Amino acid sequence: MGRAPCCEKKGLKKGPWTPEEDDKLVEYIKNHGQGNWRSLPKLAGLLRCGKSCRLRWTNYLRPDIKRGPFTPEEEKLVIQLHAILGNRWAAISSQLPGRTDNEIKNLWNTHLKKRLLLMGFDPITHESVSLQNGSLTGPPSSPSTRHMTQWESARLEAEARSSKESILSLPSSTTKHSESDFFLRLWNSEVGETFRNLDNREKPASVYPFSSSSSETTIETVARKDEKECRSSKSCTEYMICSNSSNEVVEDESELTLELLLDFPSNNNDMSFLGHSDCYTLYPGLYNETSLN
DNA sequence: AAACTTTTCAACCGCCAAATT
DNA sequence: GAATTTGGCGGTTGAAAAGTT
Repeated sequence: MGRAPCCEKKGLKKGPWTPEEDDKLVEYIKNHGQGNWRSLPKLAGLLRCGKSCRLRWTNYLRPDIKRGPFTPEEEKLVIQLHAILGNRWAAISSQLPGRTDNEIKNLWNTHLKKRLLLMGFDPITHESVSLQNGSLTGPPSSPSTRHMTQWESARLEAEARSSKESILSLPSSTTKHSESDFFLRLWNSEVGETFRNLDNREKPASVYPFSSSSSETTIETVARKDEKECRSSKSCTEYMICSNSSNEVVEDESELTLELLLDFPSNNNDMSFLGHSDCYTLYPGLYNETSLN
C-alpha cells in the first residue's frame, strides 16, 4: 500500500488562474510556507490540483521572480549555457536569478532559436550550419555528445588554467583569476552535477587527472561560498564558449590537459590565456544592435 | 474595420527518480 | 521489497494578443 493519491481528480478547475485564486494561494503560502502540495489546495480553499498550485507558485507568484523582458546580457547567458547544457532548462534557470525554467524555455523556443538559425547556427548543437532546401546541413554529431564534449573540453581547460595559475602563484584576488575559475565552480555546482551524475554510457571515456574527490570537496566549498558571485558573473560561460569554438572532438583528454599545461605562454606577462577576448564573436552579429528585437 | 495569420506564454501532460507506506 | 504517490522536469498545447493583408 502506497501513499494517498495526490488529489481528487474530479471537480478540479483547470485553465487560467483568476486573481482571487492567486490571492488565496499567495496568502496561504505566506502564512504556512510551501510544501505538501497535495493538501495545500484543500487547506487554501482552492479547487485545483496540488501540481497546478506548485506550478503557479514557482512560475508566476513567487516573490523573487523577476518579471519583464530579458536583458541582452541574460539572453547571451542563456545561449552560452544552452551550448553547454542543452535543453536542461532548470539547470540554466538556476544560473539566472529570478527567471524560471518555463520562462527560459519560452524565450528559447520563441526568440533565441530563431535568432541562431537566422545567424546560421544550429540551435541544437550551436555549430555553424547552412540551410539547404529548407533543412540544416553541417557536420553530423549527437547533441548530447556535443554538449558533453563542450563540458569536458571546457572543464579540462579550466582545470589546466587553474593549475597554471597555482604554479605561478598568481594573486588569487585578481579579477581575472576569479573569472578563470568560474567554470570550475560551475562544474562543481548543481549544474555540473547533472553532468557528473549522467549514466556512464553517455560520458565520453576519459581520465580526469585533476578530479580527485578531495579536490572536488574543496572546490565545492568554494563554489557554495562564492555562489552569489558566480551567479552574477558571466565570464566563465564566455570563456567556455571561447574555448570551444573549434569543432574538434577531444579524443585523449589527459593528453590534452598535459599539452595545455605545457603550452603555457613563455612570456609571463602575457595574460591572454586567462580568457578576455570578445567571446561573443562565436555568434558574429548576434548582438549587434540591429539584430536585437 | 474585418478577416486571417503569426507570435507569445501560461498552463497542462506525461515521464521519471525519489520518497513513502 | 513491492506498490504507490510526490515533486520536478522537459515537451507540447491552445487561448489571447499582436501583426498583416
